[in-house]
Amino acid sequence: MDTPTLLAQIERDWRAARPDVNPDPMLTVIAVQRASQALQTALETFFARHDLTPSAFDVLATLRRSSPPEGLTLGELAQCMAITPPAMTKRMDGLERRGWVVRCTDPRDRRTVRAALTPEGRVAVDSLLADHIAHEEALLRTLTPPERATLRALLGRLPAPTGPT
Amino acid sequence: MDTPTLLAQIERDWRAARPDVNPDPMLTVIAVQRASQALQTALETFFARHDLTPSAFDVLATLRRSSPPEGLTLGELAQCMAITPPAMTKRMDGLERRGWVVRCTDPRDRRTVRAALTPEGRVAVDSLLADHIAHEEALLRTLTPPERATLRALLGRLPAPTGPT
DNA sequence: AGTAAACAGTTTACTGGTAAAATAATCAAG
DNA sequence: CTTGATTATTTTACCAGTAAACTGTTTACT
Repeated sequence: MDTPTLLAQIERDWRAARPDVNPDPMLTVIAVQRASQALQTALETFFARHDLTPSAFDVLATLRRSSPPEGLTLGELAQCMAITPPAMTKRMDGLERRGWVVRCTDPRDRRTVRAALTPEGRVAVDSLLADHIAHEEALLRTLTPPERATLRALLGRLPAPTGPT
Repeated sequence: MDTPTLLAQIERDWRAARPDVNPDPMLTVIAVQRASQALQTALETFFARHDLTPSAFDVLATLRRSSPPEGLTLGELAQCMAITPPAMTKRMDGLERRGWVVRCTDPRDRRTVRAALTPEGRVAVDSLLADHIAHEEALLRTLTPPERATLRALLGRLPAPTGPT
């Protein structure tokens, strides 16, 4: 069901059942969550065609764009994509098995583990990147560039994810 | 980390690493996802104080506001909150164990199961509703009412979740 | 009527996340 | 040095979701 239609129905239902409450904040929260879920599903479908998940691509893309040639520590990666360290360990396990990423121990601090793209991993990101962006572009095609900027600005003023740190 | 700051950094990183790609769609998608995640986390924290989860409250609230006194079928509920039928079965199991909801078999079609709030369930929603709305209101306090309307309108033009139906 | 197809809900097996405890390495204070 | 606190990652146990298979019920076609 269409999100505006759903929101209108929820609003009507609340006004009938509890006219004393103001459903406005609920509607806004639901709108954000539904948009996010729809985007997530679309990304899953897209990446599944390339035998990947959005999470896995997220790791590869983060490593691809982050400048330091020595790689990022697992903690930095986890914080950057707002997941807990154990989840990062699992993501790395999968990516390492597929040969796209390697764990390197830092000789200066042997507690930390650095992740780096392998050449194959780099090729994998680079060959998907243009298609991925085109796909996201298609998902957003109903919004003009200034509308997207407005959307980002409004969303940016909502609370940010609180890192598990 | 602040979402606008994060987006700015991601944009800078991509422009340095792959100046040929336009990171704009990625930034917009990330903004939606981060806002949704932050809201979800805040709701989890809020409901945990009342020994509930957002999912459980979602079921209770949906039943509370939906007019038909005979209740909704599990399929309708699942579709309404965009989860699969097995997930709905599990949610119901927990809520039924806690006495907030009952399953009723429809005598006209014995395949369907209708869910209905118990009096205790109704009290639970009603006593939490005002606090919940106030909490969401606080989460959105940085946006004025017209800004919220703009946000909802823009999000409403993005793809809607594709039901598993 | 009788049988095949479709439907609603549940069971099972699996996935990807979290929280808490365990492991291993570094740092700071005597 | 050596001890105790802190940090980074992993291991373990668990939870909530999905997809696919299963059960029982209804519907539609001869």
